[in-house]
Amino acid sequence: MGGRGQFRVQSDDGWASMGGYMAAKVRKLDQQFEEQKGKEETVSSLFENVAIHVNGYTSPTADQLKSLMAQHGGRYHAYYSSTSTTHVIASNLPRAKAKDLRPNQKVVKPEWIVDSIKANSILPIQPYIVAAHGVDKNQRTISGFSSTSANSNTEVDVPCCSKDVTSDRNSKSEEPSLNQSKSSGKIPATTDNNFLSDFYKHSRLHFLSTWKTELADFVRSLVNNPLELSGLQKLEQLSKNSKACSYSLASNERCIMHVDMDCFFVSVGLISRPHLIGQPVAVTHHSADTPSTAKQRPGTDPEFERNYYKKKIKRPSTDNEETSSNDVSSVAKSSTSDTVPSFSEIASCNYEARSAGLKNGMFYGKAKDLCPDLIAIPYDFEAYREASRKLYGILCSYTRTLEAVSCDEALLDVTQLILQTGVEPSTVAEHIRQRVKEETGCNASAGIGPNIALARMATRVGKPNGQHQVTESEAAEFIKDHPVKDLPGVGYATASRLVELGAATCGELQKISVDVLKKEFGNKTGQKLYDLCRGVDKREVVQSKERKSVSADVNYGIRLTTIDEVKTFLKNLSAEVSDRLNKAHVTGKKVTLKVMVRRPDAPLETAKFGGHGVCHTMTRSKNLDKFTVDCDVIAKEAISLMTSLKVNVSDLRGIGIQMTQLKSDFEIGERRKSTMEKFVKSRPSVQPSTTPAVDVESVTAESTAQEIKELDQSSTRVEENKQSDFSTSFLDALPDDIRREVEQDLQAQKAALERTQNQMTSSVHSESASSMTSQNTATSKTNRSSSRGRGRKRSTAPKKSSKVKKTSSAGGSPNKLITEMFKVVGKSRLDEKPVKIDLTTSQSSNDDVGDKVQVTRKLQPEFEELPVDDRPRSPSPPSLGGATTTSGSRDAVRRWVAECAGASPMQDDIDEIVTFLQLLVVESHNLECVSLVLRTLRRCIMSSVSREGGIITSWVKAYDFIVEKVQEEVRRLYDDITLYVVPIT
DNA sequence: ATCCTCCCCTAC
DNA sequence: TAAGGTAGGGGAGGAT
Ligand SMILES: Nc1ccn([C@H]2C[C@H](O)[C@@H](COP(=O)(O)OP(=O)(O)OP(=O)(O)O)O2)c(=O)n1
Ligand SMILES: [Mg+2]
Ligand SMILES: [Mg+2]
Repeated sequence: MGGRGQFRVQSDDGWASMGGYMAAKVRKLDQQFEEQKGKEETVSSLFENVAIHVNGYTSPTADQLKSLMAQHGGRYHAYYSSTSTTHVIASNLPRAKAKDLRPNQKVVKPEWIVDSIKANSILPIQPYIVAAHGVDKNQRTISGFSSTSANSNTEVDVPCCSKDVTSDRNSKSEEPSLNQSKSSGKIPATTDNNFLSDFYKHSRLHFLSTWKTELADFVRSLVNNPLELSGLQKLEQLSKNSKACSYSLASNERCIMHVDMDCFFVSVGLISRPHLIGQPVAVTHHSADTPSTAKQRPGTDPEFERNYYKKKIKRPSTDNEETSSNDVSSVAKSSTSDTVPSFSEIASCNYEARSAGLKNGMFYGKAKDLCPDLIAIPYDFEAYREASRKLYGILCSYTRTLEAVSCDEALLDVTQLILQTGVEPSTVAEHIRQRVKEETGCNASAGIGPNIALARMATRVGKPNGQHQVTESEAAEFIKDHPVKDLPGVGYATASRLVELGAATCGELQKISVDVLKKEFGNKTGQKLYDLCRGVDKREVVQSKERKSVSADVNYGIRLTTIDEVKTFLKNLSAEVSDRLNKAHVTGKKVTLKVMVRRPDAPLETAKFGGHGVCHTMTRSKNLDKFTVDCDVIAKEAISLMTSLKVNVSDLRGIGIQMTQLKSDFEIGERRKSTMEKFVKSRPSVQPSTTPAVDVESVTAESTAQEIKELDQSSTRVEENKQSDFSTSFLDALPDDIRREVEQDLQAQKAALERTQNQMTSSVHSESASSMTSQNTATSKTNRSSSRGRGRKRSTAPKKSSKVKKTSSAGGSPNKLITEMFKVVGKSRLDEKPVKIDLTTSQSSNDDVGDKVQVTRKLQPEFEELPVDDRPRSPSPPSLGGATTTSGSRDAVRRWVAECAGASPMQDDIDEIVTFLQLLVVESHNLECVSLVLRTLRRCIMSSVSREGGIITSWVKAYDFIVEKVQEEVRRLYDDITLYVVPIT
């Protein structure tokens, strides 16, 4: 709990959650489309000889016109055909679309269709001819659509940055050399040898994650451990001595207990600071003796990042406004014109602090504003780990059916324990809490329920330092008034969608049928929601299964300037992953690289010191020939993947490497060398009665070599991982003056890019797969288990696998090979002139072009001139294949490629896509959608177009053509900025 | 139907 | 200053 804000962090742009919200709206629209289609019946043959193609915004919308054509015997061309389309329907005719039409193409306003139907005859087109550049501002959208989108965008309010602040921030003139200020470095050099360990040493989320993994391993190792359960034994004694112990459960009733430490980090921290008990305290990296505000760093734009928080909280939610922990909408009282509140996060705050509105994950600056008396204390990770170890030692002495939820939290299935002892569940909880208090000095709270969900919700009621039980019979009443967000597994996006459906509380959610929920959320999720809101949860308490992935990410402090630095960083990160694979005793076969890239419209300097700021992410992965733990192999792939992404180095803000398709190093059935040693081995014994009955030493494992068979073929794929959904065009959502500044910033960025010429480039990159012909063999295991050092130090250490080594250095040293990959950097851009695409761009998931446009327009001054009773109308958005949404247009692209994959693409179709995308750029300013459509197109081409003959070549050409055409418009509109686009191989 | 890939979402 | 990691559940949609 309290976890509301913490993952605002990851999406400080607010898009991730916007995604679900937007998606909900899109679904609604799609539904309306469907209904409309269902009603289509031919009522006349009025347009027998007419074939229309709708371009741009129209009223009625393209889909509605499509229906009308169907009803009146006409044809509707999703794609413009210069030979068979008789009429192009459009409300205006910007240069962008006019130039792609055949000469003398009739372009008429949509009213021509409507009026002709009214008159039941085809009217002359003259009065409806659209003049080039004529823009009809009096468009009206049709019923359902405008209301839907109009309602929805009221949540997206204008972020009213104060002009003076923003302009100061963005003013480049004040900061003569942005690049220098960046690399010279207040931010520690990303390439320092100790960067990774320094970062992880301080990252609470890293610890949280690794501890959970270790604890899950530990718990798993207990399953077959037939040692005594001291806690259980004590309860049995209790039950013998007391006749009152006859608690029973219904035949199939379970008894689940959830135990969670109170404000864990703070509680542990206060053990050594008893004088602070009773005062509001928070754990943060922000030094306690420095002010909660810092001097504004030049080049940053706190408002820019804060605006995302604003958007987030504008969306409907069952939460109070307060729950957005990092809503910084109210200007910090303590900040003055040249200071900004600290962006350091609070990992945990105690209940005294929470009464002032503080939440875990909140920024310290904001917290200090809410609670001026707040006392900051530093992290003490060793102490947390120690407390965690004690907690789990206690828990596992009661039952082996426990599930590690986190370092301060676990689920216990105490059904058997209750049945055996007859002890009241609440008594068990009291015992456990008491022992936790004794051993750790910290308070734990507990929840008891007939299932996991109710137990967890009960815990929240019990907190702090308490417990609560919800019985089967109380469940319905207990859950009724809870906001849906309180249901475990229902987060921000899901809650928003539910609220859209009218279900803010569980009681309201109960009124929605399973069928509707399943349709809306999918089968499993729909059923889960249906059950959860009734207090039903069938999940069992289980120890986690085999790990499916091992990864290392750093999305903080990444400020690189040269390709060598990137290369070095990737090697270091690969070594980290290699280490983790070794520790997990697995080998991996698929490498995935994830990068966060500064969005072109985000300031070069992030508001949060070292933060990733407003970014989009890209991932690209490659299936290796064989399983590996070799850091050189991983690094080589990572570099190769990075190269293929052509990322502008200075815009990198986050990098991650993930290994999947794991295979255990151990033979089946062999006991793993669990990390329990770390948790239990050194656990100090207390009294016999309170000592967890786990014999650590008995749970050891021998490494066993495993043959690795090479079966899979190497393959590369691209993941378009939308880290965030964003429903409004960034630029458009801003007031004009601020947008101009942003555009200036774009220019500056472009200029910087030209200066540095530091893109990764793929021009020299050659697939490494061919060199990977040998296999890991049994020898690899031995090497692996002995190679405790970093893999990258291999030059001085035994090779993990001589065969791997041999292959990776086949053409010289690995380093040399890597170096060669980057040899041409710097000039490649000029060489590859036709494609000026440097990067993929936007992420967004703006899944509803029309709505976005509408939101956009709402924020534009000119629309303030509309009549008062007229809400801003949504002009018909650009459409592709009749689709007006991002997902719809991507679908259209998919269909197109799928249909035509057997042959070369037709120019008409290509033009259609070009027109659509250009309109998105020129009219909607929806670069996110453009980017997504291009990504889809690229991926479809790569995956489904036949590789035989020249067909693939023509598709690649088509892609490049489309990209170039789009870039033309982007450059025109954004002063020579080039849209980042994933290059086609 | 079921599996696979590429995502989104959630939790601490 | 600040340390925004990481793994799993599952849905959409295509392949089999
Ligand atoms: N955004 C967050 C949330 C949690 N944590 C860490 C610090 C917490 O102390 C610990 C446990 O998380 P909980 O959700 O259990 O929160 P607390 O234990 O702090 O408070 P409580 O459980 O009493 O609500 O995880 C964190 O670093 N960042
Ligand atoms: Mg807790
Ligand atoms: Mg917890």
